[in-house]
Amino acid sequence: MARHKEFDRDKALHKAMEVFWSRGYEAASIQHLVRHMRINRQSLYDTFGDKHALYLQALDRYREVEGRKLFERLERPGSVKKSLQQVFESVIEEALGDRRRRGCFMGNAMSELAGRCKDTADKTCGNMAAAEGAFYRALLRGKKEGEFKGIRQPRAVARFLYCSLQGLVLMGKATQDRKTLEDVAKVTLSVL
Amino acid sequence: MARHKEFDRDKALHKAMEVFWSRGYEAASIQHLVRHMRINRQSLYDTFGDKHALYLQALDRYREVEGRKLFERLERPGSVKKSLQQVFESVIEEALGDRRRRGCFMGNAMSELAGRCKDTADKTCGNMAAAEGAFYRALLRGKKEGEFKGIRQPRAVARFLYCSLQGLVLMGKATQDRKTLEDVAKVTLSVL
DNA sequence: ACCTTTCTGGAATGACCAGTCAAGAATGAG
DNA sequence: CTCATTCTTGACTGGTCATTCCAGAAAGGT
Repeated sequence: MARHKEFDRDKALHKAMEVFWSRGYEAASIQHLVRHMRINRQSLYDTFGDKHALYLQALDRYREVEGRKLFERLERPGSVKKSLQQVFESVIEEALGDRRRRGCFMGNAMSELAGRCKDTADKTCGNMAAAEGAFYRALLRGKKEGEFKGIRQPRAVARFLYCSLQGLVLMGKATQDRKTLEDVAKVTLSVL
Repeated sequence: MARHKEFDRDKALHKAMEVFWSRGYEAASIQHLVRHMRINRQSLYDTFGDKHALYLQALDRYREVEGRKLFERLERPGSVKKSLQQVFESVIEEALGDRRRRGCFMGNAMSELAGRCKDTADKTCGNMAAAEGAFYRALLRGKKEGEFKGIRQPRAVARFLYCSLQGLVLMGKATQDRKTLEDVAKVTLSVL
């Protein structure tokens, strides 16, 4: 055996995620990445492979981190409707508060790469299914607990919620008008 | 006076729009553009300015072409609900049919650039307002003609429809599952 | 014919791109 | 200590990037 790694692989990957998240794939250069990851260029290639491989790993990382947040919010005991409201509210606050307006890394990846990169399409699609699943389970719980008595097609509604959430994030990149975003959230949640 | 332009400025701009639409801003090089526009590199710079200026003009072009289509669909006499269904249906068909999966140029621009380019944010925001306006007028007409008696906040619903449409287009980049997209459209239109 | 303007093509700019290589410094097991 | 392994560093590939410059060809009005 010999010398071991001096940097924290996970932290470096997290930094890479931040770069890809805010700049996208094409506009993020290896220079940007090594500077922000605080590791050597060679270490980057040795540890993560090439730029594209690093991007895919960053997507995985994002899914772990942000996916967990969504799951926790939706699985928290109490009113499901209130949880959903919080999810949409927090997206609005993020959109209005983040000066860089990074949006959702998964949404960005879908928009920029999913159309011409199978790996990205698969990853974003998988993430979509996971989020949809979280919404679905929340809706079922809400139904069981008597919150959504009239809900007929929870699977379709879960898909709809994911769609609306992504649309909302996207709109938040262009407008900073709180009323516009809140209108969207209000009507979206009115289907419940 | 002297020699006049040999190429059609509008057609060249249209070609540029196609390139930016399918490749995005960063991934579209001047090489790609001149090849597809079938004009000389120098003519491109003389006529449209630099790459960024050309991109903004391409966005305007897109808004004219695709905006008109949306307006016509929504202003067509007859059931407004049916028109809205057609709008969402055509988005689904586009998503499933287009091998390049270009999505919506405005949505792509929001995702890629609006967060870090004021001009792009303004243009996409303006387009958003225009589409919202078209939905709004359609909803008012539907109300007047007795289709949506219960509709309370047409402005909010119009914004919501735009959001859901963009979300749907985005999802179409990642998944090719018709059922998923149709579920979204169905629930979206159920608010009417 | 002339002159002005525009188109065309190629070459050049300097900067940045992703990715590689080699050499030295650091480390740890034996 | 010895020595194999892995880290770090900086220079270096070959290519592409957006943009500019130049020179000559083409065209149209006078």
